This record gives sequence, structure tokens and C-alpha cells, in this order.
Amino acid sequence: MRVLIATCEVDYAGRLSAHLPMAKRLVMVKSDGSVSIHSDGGAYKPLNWMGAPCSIEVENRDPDDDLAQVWTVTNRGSDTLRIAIAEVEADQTYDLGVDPGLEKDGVEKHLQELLAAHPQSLRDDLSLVQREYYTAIGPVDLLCRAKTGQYVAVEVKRRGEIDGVEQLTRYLELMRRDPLLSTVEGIFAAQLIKPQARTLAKDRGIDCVTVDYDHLRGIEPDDDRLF
Amino acid sequence: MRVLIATCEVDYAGRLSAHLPMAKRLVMVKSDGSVSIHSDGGAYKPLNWMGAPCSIEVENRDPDDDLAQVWTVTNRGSDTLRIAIAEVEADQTYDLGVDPGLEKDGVEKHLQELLAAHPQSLRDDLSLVQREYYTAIGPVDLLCRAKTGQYVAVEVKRRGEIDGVEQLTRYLELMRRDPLLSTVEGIFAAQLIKPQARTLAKDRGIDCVTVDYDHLRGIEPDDDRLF
DNA sequence: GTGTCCATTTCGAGG
DNA sequence: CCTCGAAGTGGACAC
Repeated sequence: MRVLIATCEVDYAGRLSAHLPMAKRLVMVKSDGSVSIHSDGGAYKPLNWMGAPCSIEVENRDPDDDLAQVWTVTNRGSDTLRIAIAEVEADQTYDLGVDPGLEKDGVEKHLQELLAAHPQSLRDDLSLVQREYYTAIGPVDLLCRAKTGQYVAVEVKRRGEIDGVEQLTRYLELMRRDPLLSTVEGIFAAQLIKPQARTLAKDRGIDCVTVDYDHLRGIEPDDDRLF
Repeated sequence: MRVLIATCEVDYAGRLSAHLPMAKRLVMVKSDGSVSIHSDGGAYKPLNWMGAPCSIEVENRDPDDDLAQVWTVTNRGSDTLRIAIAEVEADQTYDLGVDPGLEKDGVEKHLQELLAAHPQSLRDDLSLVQREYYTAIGPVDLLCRAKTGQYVAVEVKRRGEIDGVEQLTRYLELMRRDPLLSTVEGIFAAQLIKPQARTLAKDRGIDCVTVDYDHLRGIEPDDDRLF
């Protein structure tokens, strides 16, 4: 990885056009060729960038020139990033090796697994029919069945917002065209459900259930005998 | 801005849990206190980060210890980022000043402005009633009216996908409850419309129009006399 | 502050 | 390869 601190002006032309006036910034060049230009503020997102794969062409200018170097970064498409460097304050290259990678825990998939193992925590008369039940327009997170035989489709979200309700509505609409599932009900399950989503769900006849991730994770298989 | 190259192990606990094994990485500390940890690959997104506002507490360890320093970064919520540093290869601080900022051209807002100025390019009998017409659930990009008096709601996207059709559908459903707008029609306008979105729009009785940004931008005010 | 929507979103999974 | 959905999404803007 190469890290420059340089006074530069940047122009991007591609999916949109963008311009950065001359100022001192950090330029990061990764070993895959990707380039990102960071300022000393804002979030982690760079001001400008070019993702890999791309190629960098460097043009050196005369010492008398206002510009020391001009980089032209292009990718396979028609995107172009032009970095005009007036002055370089630092230029270091480091060998970081390959990163062993990030391990995550607590995302939607995990929540879905826990609910698939304990559908009673959604409603005590439910049992699992299938996880990732495939419809023509996408997979329903959980398909369950009540003791009465009634089918129930469950959409699982980490945070319950309007989009999730729309998604479940589409699934329900499609599933109900199948005679076997003509009366399928919907449950919208999330760790936190926003009021707007709750309102829309109610309007659509969909039940909302908030789930406690930590509590679910604490349920040991042995605890099932309590039912 | 402070830039470290350090062999470190990182743990994040907050909206999820995440762990990074010991490896050499770049640690960027911005003057607002935000921290991001980058590897030498992937896109611009860091492996882990903590956005401002946050505070950093540094604990120095014994020289004999396996760890040189342990940073604990916390924000106002309950998020915690723990950076355990075994070895520091580089540690530089630079004064970058405040960035003059990015100027963009070609995003959805511009497309919306151009279409507001030339609604005939969507359908030749349309004139603009209002841009950003506010409904209770969000703003409709363009509200237009045909020569017959018929109202037309337009949703503008850079790329037309299913979400955009859902969005316009929600607006239409709500607007039609208003007697004045009870027959409002919908137009889905984008530079590129994906087949699934086109199919869904057709099913909902919504017209699709693909628009050419460069061509629209080329229409001079004088050209209007051609109508 | 909350709510909604855009983004050069990035990222990953699945067909 | 594309398509779709999730993200610690982040960021802007209106209410």
C-alpha cells in the first residue's frame, strides 16, 4: 500500500462528473491498483476514488511547472479519475500482506437462523415448514405453520422499516395465488420496528413481532422441553 | 490527520460484533476523532471504523508485553472499538486543513431539474405543476398535468429498479385518496430501467420512460419555441 | 430530532 | 456473469 500526502486537484468523469479544488489531501493506493482520496474530516468515505481493477498512468511535469505530476486512473469502463499533484509532502509504501479478514456476528442471517430454530418465540403455536422458501420473486425468510394448519410467512429484518413490509406484502400477494397457500398470513419480525413500518403492516393485516437477539441466543436447545 | 501503520487486532461491539485477527494494517485518525482501519485490498470501505463524534482512550503497555498499546474508542451510544496494537511501523501526523469540498454534476437531482424544465420530453402533452410535491409519506419528484387536465405523477431515478416502482405506487395510492387527484397517473422515468422494474410498472399501470441525460442537458431554452 | 430518500453506494449470496 | 437484498450503510434535506 502506498500513502501520499499531497496538494492536489481531482476530477472524476464517469457515472457522474465531480471536481475537487486544489488542497492538501491523503491519497491511498492499494496493491490492487485502486485509488482513494481522503480529506481530514467526514466519515470513512473518500472524497473521490476508483475501484479495482484499474490502471494508473503517471505523467511527470517540468520542475518549473505548477504541477509536479498528473495521474490518470482509468478502469475497464469509461470512468476516469485525474489527479493533478502540485506538491508531495509525504510518499510512503508499506507491505501489509493479505488481511485475514473480518468475522461478523449478529446480522440478519444469524437472526433468521435463531428464529428458524425457535419459531415459537414469534407465536407459540408455530412450527417451521421451510427456511428460505422460494417464490418466483425471491425467498421468503421463514415459512411456518400453525397448529390449525394455517400457513404463516415470516419476513425477518434487523431493523424493521417500510421496505421490509413492502417486501413481505409482495410475497404474500404472490403466495396467495397458490391454492395451497391461499390464506397464508404474514408476520414481520425485527429487533426494532419503526412506527411507520408498524402502521403500514397493520394496514396490510400483517402482524409485527419484535425479537430480542441476545435473549434468543440465550435459549439453549434443552430449554425447549419447557414447552 | 494521523496515519499509523501497525500490527493490530481489532474488536467492534455495537450494532453487531466483529473481530479482526492480528495483522498489519493502516489506521487513520481524523482530526474530528473518527478512526478507520484499512487493509491493502478491497474497495474504499474500511474493515472497521468509528465515526465522529467519539473519544479515544489510549493505554500504554509494558515494553515486555506482547501489546504496545490498546486503544478504546467509544461514541455516545454503546458502540466500542478496541484496537490492540502489537507493533507500530509508522506513525505520522499531518495538517491537511479544511477541505474545500466536492462539486458534483449528473446526480438524480440534476436529472429531476432538467425534467422539470422539459416535461414534454417525458410526454409531449405535459406541463409542470410542481417539483417535489409533498405527500404525507414523502415527496413526489414531479407533479405534471396533461392538456386534458389529467394529473401525472413522475418518479425520477438515475437507475430504475423495483424499489422506485414501489415508491411511486405508494405515492399514487395515497394521492388518489385526494378527490382532486383521484385519477392521477404515474410515469417512471430513469436513464436506465431494469426489466424487472419495467414488468412491475406495467403490472401497476405505470408508464416507463427512459431519458437521455446528455441530450436533455443539450436542450437550450431557445429550443422550446420549436413546440 | 425524526423521517425519507439518494448513493460513482459497497458487499455478499445465489442462480 | 448478472441480479437481488443487506449494510455498524453514510449523507442530505424537509418537516
